Amino acid sequence: MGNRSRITESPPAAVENALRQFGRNLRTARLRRRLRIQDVADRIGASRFTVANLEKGKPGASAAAYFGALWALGLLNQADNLADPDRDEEGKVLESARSPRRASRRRRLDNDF
Amino acid sequence: MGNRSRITESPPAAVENALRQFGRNLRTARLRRRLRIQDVADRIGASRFTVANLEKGKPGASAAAYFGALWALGLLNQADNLADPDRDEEGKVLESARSPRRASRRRRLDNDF
DNA sequence: TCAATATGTTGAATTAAGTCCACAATAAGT
DNA sequence: ACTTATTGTGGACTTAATTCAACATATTGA
Repeated sequence: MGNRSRITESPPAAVENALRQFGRNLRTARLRRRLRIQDVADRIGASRFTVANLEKGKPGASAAAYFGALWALGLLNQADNLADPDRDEEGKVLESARSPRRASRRRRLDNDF
Repeated sequence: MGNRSRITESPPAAVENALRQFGRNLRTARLRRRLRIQDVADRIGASRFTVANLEKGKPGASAAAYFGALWALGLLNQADNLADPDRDEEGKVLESARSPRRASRRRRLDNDF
């Protein structure tokens, strides 16, 4: 991409670790299925270099590539409840009665943190 | 990126839907927390345009951006078991005894699909 | 209703993600 | 051990992801 954002260039450790673990898991799943990097690449229409980067947890790789790898391995369903509102207990609590379409910042006296 | 891969340019419907749902969930979680797009952008060090794209489920956005948004909302833990080998029941079955470090294709007679 | 703020949209500029190549290193099967 | 296939690495090239600016639209709170 163009101007690389900070989140992509040097992600917080937590994000970096999550991506590395994700990549390792993709590799484990692929090997269990006896697929080559090239096989996954063919299935998602990418080069073997890109898939290799996914397995390394490269932060800058596209989300579609990661999800595509999951899909190629028959594991895409695992992405279904990412940030699922039903499972966001903290969010449910924070949400007061109405659900606004925008995040207002007008009332600074009572509702702030 | 340079040569855009097929998975990013025109992902399979399943991947596209998963990303769109992911984006919608991010937005719901953000609004529940009364954060502006700009707030999330600041936390992850990206522009508001990028975060807006995440909420649209843009396939080409970096994985780090998506995970960063999760992180900014305190939801990164939900990414922990993506492709988790322990939960990959099908993979466990497919894995025969040893776990190889490479995917061999030599034996085409008995083990193929 | 009205003012203030959040978000959407378009277009232009920048730069790194993705591809490809060629070769090296490593692991698998016989 | 030996052969063969898979994977790793580094560099060069292409182009799209990201940023930014300026304005339009929509929503909120009062």
